[in-house]
Amino acid sequence: MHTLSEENYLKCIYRLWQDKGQKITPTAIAESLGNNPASVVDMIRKLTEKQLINYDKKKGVELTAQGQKDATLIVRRHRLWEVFLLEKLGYHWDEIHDIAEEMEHIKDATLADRLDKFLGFPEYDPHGDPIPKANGKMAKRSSITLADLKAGGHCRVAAVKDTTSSFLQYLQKLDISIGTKIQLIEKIPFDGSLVISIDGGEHKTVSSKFGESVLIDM
Amino acid sequence: MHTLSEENYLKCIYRLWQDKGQKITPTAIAESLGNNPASVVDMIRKLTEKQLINYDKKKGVELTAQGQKDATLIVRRHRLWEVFLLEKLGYHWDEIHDIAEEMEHIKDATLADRLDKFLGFPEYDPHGDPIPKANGKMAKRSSITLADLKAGGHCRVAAVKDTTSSFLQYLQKLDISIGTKIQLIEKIPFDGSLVISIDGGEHKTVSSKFGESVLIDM
DNA sequence: AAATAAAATTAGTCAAGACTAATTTTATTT
DNA sequence: AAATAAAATTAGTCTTGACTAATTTTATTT
Ligand SMILES: [Mn+2]
Ligand SMILES: [Mn+2]
Ligand SMILES: [Mn+2]
Ligand SMILES: [Mn+2]
Repeated sequence: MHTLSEENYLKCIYRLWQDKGQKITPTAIAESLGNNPASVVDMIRKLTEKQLINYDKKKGVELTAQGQKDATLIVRRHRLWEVFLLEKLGYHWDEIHDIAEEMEHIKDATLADRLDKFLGFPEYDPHGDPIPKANGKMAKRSSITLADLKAGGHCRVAAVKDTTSSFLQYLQKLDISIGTKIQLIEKIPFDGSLVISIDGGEHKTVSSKFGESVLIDM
Repeated sequence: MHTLSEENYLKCIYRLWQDKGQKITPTAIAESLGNNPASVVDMIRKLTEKQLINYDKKKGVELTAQGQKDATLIVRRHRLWEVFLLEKLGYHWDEIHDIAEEMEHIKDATLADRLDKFLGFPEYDPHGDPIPKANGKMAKRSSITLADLKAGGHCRVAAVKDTTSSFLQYLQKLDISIGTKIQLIEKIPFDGSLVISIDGGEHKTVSSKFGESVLIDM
């Protein structure tokens, strides 16, 4: 099996691969994990040895079939524990990510499946991300963000791209959660700021960075 | 905070201290953890640095007030997770120990207390061991074993001293669980084997090692 | 095409936590 | 009291996963 670090790298690579269809470079991984690129190069070597990834200067890092499978199961565990922490233990959605970051590494053959059953086979985690099934299959997450919407357009918040508590607390303050309806009133050309109406309420302005962190359905 | 290894050592020392009132030596710790005595000496140094234990050649290893407190909270987490795994996820009592061994290290200020509440503030874990309260207080565990009983005596299984699955599965096969009533029919002088009657059933013979692993109330 | 900047890699270091082998200290026998 | 055995400790090594500093490779400007 994999070490805690290997699992965190795997999951990170998986996320970068899902997010953007872009080339995954050592620097991108380093940035995402807050590690030094030199350390990443070491781990790339190790994961390549283990046949979980392939690395090619041109193509960047790619997950092998096995790597994808393993990464998916880590994500499954992470999201299931998040549901547990929120629904059963009463945590708020801005507190659960870091705890799940530890719990996802608990190793037992049947744990995830039992937890899944106990939770009633949830489809989505509290941040709107789809939970992979035991067989690895999962619903596809929306890839359009609030920032992609045209002025005047209506949408529904599908998920959040950022799980830091600073972002989630800001959302809470704005009364936005998964499912909230938002209309994009206007895009400010100068800096991409967005004027929005939350659930038909008064106009409010948010940054482009904010808009890019909110995934939507139309 | 403490590392995973430090926590495992702390808990081990705590258990040795509870079990026997005896002197806790490096060799005893090494044996209990399956580590080399040399490694134990290293860790004794580190835990002493951190003021969690005191070590004196004469007195052996002793927990400081802080060490006791910290150890108790690890035990609390371990036992609460065991209850969760058995009651909520449907594991059997011989499967939960090793998983809880990992879960006890999840770090979050309010996790144990929320879990405790979610489980309905259980008093005992599935092996009959008392669960420390948030303030560190806990019921005292029985210290008499089946092997201490006099021939003819009656008792009730209070807890098990050994949590290996080989022992627990043996108990299950014998139809013994927490609360089961046992009568000690006879002690074989030759090797200390015990002839017992489980819940008034037919006579069965078990080893002295077995008897020493079953904690009883009278 | 050169110059410059950025990214990737190598080489060497460090801490944690384990180990083995050798040595010293303490306890037990004779 | 000496001899022997057991326990504790020291010294040195290894692996993992991080780091910094130096170097090489690749990309971007001028
Ligand atoms: Mn993690
Ligand atoms: Mn999530
Ligand atoms: Mn443990
Ligand atoms: Mn237990």
